[in-house]
Amino acid sequence: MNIGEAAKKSNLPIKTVRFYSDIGLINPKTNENSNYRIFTNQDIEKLLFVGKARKFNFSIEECRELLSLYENRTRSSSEVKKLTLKKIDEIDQKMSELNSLRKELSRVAKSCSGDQRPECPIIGFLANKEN
Amino acid sequence: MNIGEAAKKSNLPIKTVRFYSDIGLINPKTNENSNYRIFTNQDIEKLLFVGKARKFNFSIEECRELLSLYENRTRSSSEVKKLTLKKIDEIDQKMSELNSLRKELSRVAKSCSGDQRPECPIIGFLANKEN
DNA sequence: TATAAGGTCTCCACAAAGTGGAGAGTCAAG
DNA sequence: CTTGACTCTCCACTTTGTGGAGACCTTATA
Repeated sequence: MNIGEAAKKSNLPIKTVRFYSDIGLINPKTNENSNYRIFTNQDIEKLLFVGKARKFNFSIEECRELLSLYENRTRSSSEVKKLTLKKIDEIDQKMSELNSLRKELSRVAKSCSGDQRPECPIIGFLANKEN
Repeated sequence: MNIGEAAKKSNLPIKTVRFYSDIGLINPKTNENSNYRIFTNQDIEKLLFVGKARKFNFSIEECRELLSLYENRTRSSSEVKKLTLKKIDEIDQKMSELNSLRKELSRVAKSCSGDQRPECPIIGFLANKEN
């Protein structure tokens, strides 16, 4: 099938499918006459796989890795699990960063009256070299 | 002072200081002879301000806005508060996304034995079109 | 058969927020 | 006068696509 249909079936924008093909995440054949990419059902499966992995915060390079694990019928499940646990770790890290950020921001926001006067503790906080 | 000293005093890499100067976040004078940037203590204060705001997840454009509020002695504190609350909202959004991501990932990770066998529910999950 | 519409191609530019390097100019010390 | 440290500008690269231009292909209709 052509790229339009492939995009539809994989729920991805055409541009994205083309991009994934450019970077070799998938390797559709090429019609030598028209130079059109030709996608198989397997390609669609891979696109769906990548689309989902991307939604779950796996980077393109991780998708590439997962994809090769996906295709490798002899790989051990521990390899996949390792990647997943790493991802969970990253999420935890990010969340704790965001948490302390949020705490600090809401602390200064609370101390700011938010009225017409120019005094603003938030600005004071941001301007403070310490901490 | 020159850019090296400015970078040291503001705890920013030289390249970053130059970048901030390029995009007009700060506007150091220029020595007409040497073409070197000349930084004042005020510039350092702004750099520290921006450095901190960036750490707190404000984008460059938001920093630009905050900076103009910072310099404007007649602005109302409500403008600053508004930006800050918006930022808190964004953080909340991001956190809830990460939360559901984490839940799902740890669910599939838990169901994976992570041993030498090739069967892997994580791969199965990612390959599943539904959900 | 000619042409119009729609699909696809490649290539270029842009997004954010810098980072790294090349090659050239400047400054202070020995 | 030369060496070394500093700074300058300009370009490329990162990540994950998105948007557009101009050209080419395919299919349907007149």
